[in-house]
Amino acid sequence: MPHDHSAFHPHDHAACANDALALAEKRLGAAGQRLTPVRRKTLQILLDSPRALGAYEVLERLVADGFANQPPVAYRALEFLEEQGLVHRIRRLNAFTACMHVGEVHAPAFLICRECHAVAEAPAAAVVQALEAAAKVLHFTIERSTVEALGLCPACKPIEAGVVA
Amino acid sequence: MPHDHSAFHPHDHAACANDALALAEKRLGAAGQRLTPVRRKTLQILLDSPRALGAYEVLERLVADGFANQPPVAYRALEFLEEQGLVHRIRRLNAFTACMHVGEVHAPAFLICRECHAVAEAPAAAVVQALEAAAKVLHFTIERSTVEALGLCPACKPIEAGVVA
DNA sequence: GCGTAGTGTGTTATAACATATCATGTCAAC
DNA sequence: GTTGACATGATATGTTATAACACACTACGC
Repeated sequence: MPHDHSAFHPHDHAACANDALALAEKRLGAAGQRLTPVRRKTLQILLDSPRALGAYEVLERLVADGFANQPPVAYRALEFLEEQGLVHRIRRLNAFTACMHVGEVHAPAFLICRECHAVAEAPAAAVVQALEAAAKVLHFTIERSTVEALGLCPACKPIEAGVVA
Repeated sequence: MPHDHSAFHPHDHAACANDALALAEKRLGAAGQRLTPVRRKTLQILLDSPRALGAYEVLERLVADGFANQPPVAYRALEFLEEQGLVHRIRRLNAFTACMHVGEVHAPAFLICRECHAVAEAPAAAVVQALEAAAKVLHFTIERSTVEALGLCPACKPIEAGVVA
């Protein structure tokens, strides 16, 4: 199981990226899906990044690794990984980030720091539950939900407060 | 006060668009802001639309009214109206919709029908509260939040179920 | 009146994000 | 070894968003 790593707590990134890749491979195999080179590299790129990356940023890095310099290459891989629950899309940023809780119950909320652009995945079961209650009143059936918050992460709060700035 | 109109309940649209415009004007005046012709027309366009509109759709309609056919014209008006709390941006759709609860406590969740594209604004105080609790655990300070759900509205459920289709 | 500061709009250009479509390759099942 | 499914390469284009600068209007002090 992935440890307790929100993006706001430093940890051994390299090690957990490795873990995550191995886990991804295992899960995809079980689901009869393939972690092809582009997909693998795409996931690795996102795992290696502390912040969410735009599709074109991902593409740049794929190109550096010898893949074709065409938007569909990145978008296809990202879409696939998102479908498999290995990657999340952050709509507020038009960007993508690797999932930090693969396999766990999945109703994440994203906390986006407006200063350092770090993105953390917060457990949000309660949030989704509240949302479903609100939807029920209007007889609306939720299929997918997006919960994102913009603000300040613990690391950037002191800076903002003038300790540094 | 605006009545109880979710987008999922029919109501006298023309009348409430008028109310909303008047209210907007009043509130902007009080805040020392101006509802210029472009802004006014932009708000009207959104109020007149049953569904969220993309910036370029808004622009089209502005052009039909004699305004310049340049993206910034629409984006500036939309941005202004959003800042003033008169318009909401739906990130999932890259689109905008007029606020149906001007002046009320504001922590809306949006329910987006994937069939008819109607967008309803649901009261979401509980949702935001849950989200804030989750953020607190990670020592993250929320400044703005986005809560959107995709699914089926009451009107489209029967269709989906095969009653019509 | 005149300058000037602030705000809003017009205009040009381009950046950034995303997808449709068709061709080509690759691999496994039969 | 051919077929079919899936993956990728390649070209083109569509869609959304913003930067940057110029011009106009208004309010206000002098």
